[in-house]
Amino acid sequence: MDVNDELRASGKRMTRTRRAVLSVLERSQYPLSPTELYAQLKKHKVAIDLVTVYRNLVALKELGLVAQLELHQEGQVRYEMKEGRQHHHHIRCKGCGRIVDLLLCPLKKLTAVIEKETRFVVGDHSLEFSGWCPRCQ
Amino acid sequence: MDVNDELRASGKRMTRTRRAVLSVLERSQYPLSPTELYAQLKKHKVAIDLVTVYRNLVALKELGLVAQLELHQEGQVRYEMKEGRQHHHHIRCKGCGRIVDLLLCPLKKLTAVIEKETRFVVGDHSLEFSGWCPRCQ
DNA sequence: ATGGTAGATGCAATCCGCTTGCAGTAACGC
DNA sequence: GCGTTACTGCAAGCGGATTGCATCTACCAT
Repeated sequence: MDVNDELRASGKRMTRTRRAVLSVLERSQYPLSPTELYAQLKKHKVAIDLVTVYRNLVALKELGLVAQLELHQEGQVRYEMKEGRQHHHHIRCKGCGRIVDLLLCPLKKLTAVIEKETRFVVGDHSLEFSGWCPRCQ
Repeated sequence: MDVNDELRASGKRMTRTRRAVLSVLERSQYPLSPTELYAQLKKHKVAIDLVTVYRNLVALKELGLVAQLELHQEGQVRYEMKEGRQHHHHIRCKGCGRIVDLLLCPLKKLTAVIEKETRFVVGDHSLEFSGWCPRCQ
């Protein structure tokens, strides 16, 4: 089942703008904010409204095709492709804002401990580091 | 060195409103957003402007007396007293929004691994769980 | 291939958390 | 008490995100 089918299966459509949004996200090396995504689209001469970017991101998130993340102290959300990517976290440079993937997650075993301690049913977690990248040290 | 002295030591003053803000934060069982804090103050008949709440929180954060946190999907920040409290994280109920402390942190050893992998100098981290509390399950 | 319909889009307006400018107020060291 | 200067309140502003609505278009049924 490709992206097109996944869209249709939930009553959504593959549109010109949606294809463009997906394409930019797929090419990006790091998670993009809606505004950054919008700027990329403009650069590629895609005629699109910022509102449409927002609405497409919501739709793609609902579909589970993209992940939304909120990095500490940024005051904006970011999106990245989720398809075929393993669970991971991020580190963000306090100097230049650069965001790098961390292909590790130490939290799998912790869930049971937390569920026992709090009686919550644990769903998601969000983990993010910040620091200084090589260039900004 | 009490709070009053700490304020003075950095050229700040202990004012009527600042005392009230601290008092509400100290009494709270969970981290408060500026708006919630403002509502609490109103309830206690404290005459204060929301802007002053914001500014006091910034000042107290600069002083290291309170900690600012940004929980996933909330779109607002929260503050809690930092004085005398150990490093901890939070879990938030997706149903009712209740926030509970987690007195654990599995990340101390991870820092070295990340620094080696990314060549970043790791500073802070932010870790937060979400799930369903006993009442909302 | 084409027509109908419901999802998608663009534009403008709006919301909401938060910040800033400024004139008046009050904390606190002297 | 007095004076300095941090603090406060009010109004305005900012930026990210959302909503209302008329129009457009993807795409299924025919």
